[in-house]
Amino acid sequence: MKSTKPKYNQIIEAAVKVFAENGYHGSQVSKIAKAAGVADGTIYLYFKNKEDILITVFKEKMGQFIEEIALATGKQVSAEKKLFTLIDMHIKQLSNDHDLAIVTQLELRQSNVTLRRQINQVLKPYLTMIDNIINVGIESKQFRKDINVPLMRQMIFGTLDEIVTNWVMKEHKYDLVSQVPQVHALLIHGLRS
Amino acid sequence: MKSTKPKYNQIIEAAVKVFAENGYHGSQVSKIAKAAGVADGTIYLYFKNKEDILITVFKEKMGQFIEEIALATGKQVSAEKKLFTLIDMHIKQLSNDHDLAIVTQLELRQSNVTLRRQINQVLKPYLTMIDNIINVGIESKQFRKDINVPLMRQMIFGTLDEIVTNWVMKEHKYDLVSQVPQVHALLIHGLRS
Amino acid sequence: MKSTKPKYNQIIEAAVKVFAENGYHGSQVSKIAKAAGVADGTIYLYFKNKEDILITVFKEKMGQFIEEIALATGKQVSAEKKLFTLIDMHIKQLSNDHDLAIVTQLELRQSNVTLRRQINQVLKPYLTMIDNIINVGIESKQFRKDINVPLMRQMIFGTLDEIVTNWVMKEHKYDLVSQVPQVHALLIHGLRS
Amino acid sequence: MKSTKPKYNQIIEAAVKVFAENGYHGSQVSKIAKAAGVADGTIYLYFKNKEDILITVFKEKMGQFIEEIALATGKQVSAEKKLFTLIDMHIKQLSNDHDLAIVTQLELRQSNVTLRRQINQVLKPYLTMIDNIINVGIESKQFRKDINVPLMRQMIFGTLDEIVTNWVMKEHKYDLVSQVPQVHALLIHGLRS
DNA sequence: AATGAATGAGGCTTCATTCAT
DNA sequence: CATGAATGAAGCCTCATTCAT
Repeated sequence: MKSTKPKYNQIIEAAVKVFAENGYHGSQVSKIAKAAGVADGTIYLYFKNKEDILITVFKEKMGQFIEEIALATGKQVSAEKKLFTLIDMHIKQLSNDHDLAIVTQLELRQSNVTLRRQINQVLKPYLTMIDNIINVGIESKQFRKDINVPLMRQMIFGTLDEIVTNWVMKEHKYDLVSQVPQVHALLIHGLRS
Repeated sequence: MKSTKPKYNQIIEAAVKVFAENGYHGSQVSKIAKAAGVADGTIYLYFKNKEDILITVFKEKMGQFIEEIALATGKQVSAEKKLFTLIDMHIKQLSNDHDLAIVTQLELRQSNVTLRRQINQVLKPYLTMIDNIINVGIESKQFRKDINVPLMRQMIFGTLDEIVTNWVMKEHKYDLVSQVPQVHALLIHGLRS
Repeated sequence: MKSTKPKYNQIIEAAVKVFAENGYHGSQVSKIAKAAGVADGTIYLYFKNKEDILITVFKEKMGQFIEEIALATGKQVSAEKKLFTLIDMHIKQLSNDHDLAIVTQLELRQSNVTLRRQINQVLKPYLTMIDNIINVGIESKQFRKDINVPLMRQMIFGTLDEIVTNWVMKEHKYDLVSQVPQVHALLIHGLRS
Repeated sequence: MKSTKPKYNQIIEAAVKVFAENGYHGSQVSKIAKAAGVADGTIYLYFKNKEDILITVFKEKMGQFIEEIALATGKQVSAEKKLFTLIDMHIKQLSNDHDLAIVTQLELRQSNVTLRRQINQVLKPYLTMIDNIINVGIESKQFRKDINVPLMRQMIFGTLDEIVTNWVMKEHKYDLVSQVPQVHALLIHGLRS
């Protein structure tokens, strides 16, 4: 059996690279086609339009991203450790794939509201995962019982997102992974001395 | 009151509105000109190009935004109260100006990296302000002394940013201001029960 | 019954239908292939190109159309009756096959001059048949002897063509066949009271 | 006062020429622009899209065409003379403007049904004019009283249309105007000797 | 004979920017 | 200062046709 849908995968991989290097609006379809080694028209055998490429790239890549984190956090029992694992994996995965990080943190936002809504759909399982961890923590009394879960989730996700975006904007010049324990500590203990 | 450069201000105000309603890429220069009641060409007497409109809008509006927060936090002595005031003002100001919130949280991101760097320049004083509050807290021993300041700042800003973005994406359907105390509590105490 | 070249006939029949429903420019080769239940490439085993499908469809269908009329008029002796039969058959055949009527009256004209010349070739025997009827009428003194035959033929054909086109444009909303005697009368007697 | 809308008229004139030479589908917008001596984009300051050029050309030119005929037939009193004038003017005007004739008889038909409906709207006043002439003839008893007016109109228009189309297809190789009296005679007296 | 995935040329249209008035 | 008509580069997408299997 041949590797399934070879052109499809070629296009996906090329798109991540091209989007990362040029941004969404700077990534002409012809440029993606060239990078994928296919004809322009071939793109449209697999994707409805240019926007569809971006959203599909995101779905495929983000699906794996979330899957990995779900798997790893599932192995932990305590909410604190689950949270640590989530932070760790979130940062490690994006640290290891600069192109993907650029796409998720920068290029993906260069899109209209409609597209952003679709992106939010893809992110939903991830956000639900965070909610679940918080709830586990509350039930096990590791976390305060009066926590507003959506707010807390926004804090966790917003913090991770901002940290990775900063790192991408600084062109990956420093090491992110070593900051994981501190991020975890801040989220757990807060600022108060 | 400045009546100087009336057209300039007309354009700025029109641009905020048009960007908020149509997004950056949906805001043709001619649309902004029409909304401002000037000719297309007039725009170019005041702005270098379309990008320049966006960055200028952001500078003007964000300048005021930051100024207000600086003023208010300056009146507080304790770091905790300064932080509370910052959160409060950040959320209140964007709550009160939906158009501005849409521009800062959504449309501004629909831009290339170069533009985003300029935006970061504008944001810098704000981020420094947050850093200063954290440092005051550390010095006064209200905050833990082993805190990584940039990280903490990313957490605070990232949290606020995510919270406001969520609210904008949900089309301002719920009240943000009432959540200020909880946000403050989370940042101060963290998750730990 | 021919079972030879079954695919060929499938394609012809599918093409009439697809052309009638979508027009020439709205009938992609792939759409015809799908309607015919064959692969896109198969079309090119039987037809040189897309234009060739149209002209072939027309030749096949128009051939039958003309053949039927030739047969029926041949059975009549007097020029007037021949003419009546021709009008009758022309209108009846197109009345009975809406798809064909749409193709001949509308879609076929959506083509370039080269194609139209080929169409004229196919029509030639029909026009000659009209000429012959007129000549018979002149010789038998049923028709005026000073008639300009080509002109008269253009009048007869133009009248029929316009009548059918009008009926197609009105989406076949009224009955054509009942008008046959009046059309015949007009052509025979003219306007003069 | 400058000649009004000079570019608009340049485009209209260029379009007639280009359509006549290349057909609708062979007339790229860029080709029309070049022929008009304007930039491609300028076309879109005056026309919604390519189809709009065709329909506008037709409206402008056909409007004049009909106006001229209306004026001339209005000067005649008897129905027969009105009809003669209509035939005469119809054929003379198209005889004198080969490009226009090509556009009306050939290129205009290379369009979809929607467009053709618009064309019919433009033609409507002309068809009404023919109806009126027939009715005048019936009332004055010059024409038979049992005539089906729409049918007669289709005969008149269909005949003229076919005659002009044939002449265009034969590349204007013979003289049309001299046939006017014969056409008129045929329509008035019919075939019967 | 049949397939259908792949090709790639080609065209309509948009819109930021300019410049003569 | 202000205008707004004009520009023209640039890009997404379609679809007739091919060819390896």
